[in-house]
Amino acid sequence: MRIASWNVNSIRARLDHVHRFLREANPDVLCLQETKVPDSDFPTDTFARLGYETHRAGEKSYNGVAIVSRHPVADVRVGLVDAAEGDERRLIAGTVRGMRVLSAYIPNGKSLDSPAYEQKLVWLDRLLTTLKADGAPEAPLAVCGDFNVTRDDRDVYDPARYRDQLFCSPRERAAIARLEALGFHDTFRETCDAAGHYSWWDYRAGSYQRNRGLRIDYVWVSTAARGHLTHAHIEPAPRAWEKPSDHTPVVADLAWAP
DNA sequence: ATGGTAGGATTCCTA
Repeated sequence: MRIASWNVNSIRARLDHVHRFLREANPDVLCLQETKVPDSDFPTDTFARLGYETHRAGEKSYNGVAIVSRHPVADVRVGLVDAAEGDERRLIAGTVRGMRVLSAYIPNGKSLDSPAYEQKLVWLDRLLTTLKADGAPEAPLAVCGDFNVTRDDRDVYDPARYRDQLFCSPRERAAIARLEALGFHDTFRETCDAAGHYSWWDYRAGSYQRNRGLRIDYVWVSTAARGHLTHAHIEPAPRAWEKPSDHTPVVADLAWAP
């Protein structure tokens, strides 16, 4: 089963790119983030024509997540298990062929001295609570999305510049370490130790052309699913297509026969 | 050197 994840920075602006990626990479499941569209305006029918069913949790202007799947999706849940009034649309979960798949868009955090930074850390711990409720780590789970955190300095084009900065701060990385301690495995790092592989490049200052990027998008799998992993990679091509998202897709393949 | 660009909604917010 091929599982992919992509922050598309508006599904309406990126619809042709997403369809092209589905045709060329042929994932079984694609998790989307930053769809930036209310559910009533999500282009569900265009995915159906390509043989995919879609489950979305969106809102006007900001945020928004979706799961696009070739196979039936059961037990769809929108939001965190301890959902609160006013929560943004940042999480959707569904079960595909016995695998619980989550599409997550972790808050950016804005800056270390912002209330949004504290909210980011709280949101990450609420995500852990949600994963435990879904049976982690014994249950087969795949947690996909834009985490807005680098796991370590291999994921940063200029670690000195980013030291203790947003995306790289010790408290953010400690939250990621708690995810690992819960029994989640970074599928990309299961197959590649090298520095310099990124999933996001800022639109500004020619960052992509100069390969000034960060690896902040992940497919994590629980211990129950880890042994089924056969391959993982970052697919760089879509970042070079015309009018791209600032993120590129990340992909994991599992020999998964429920 | 602390800028720059993109998307979406509306003269600004988020990333």
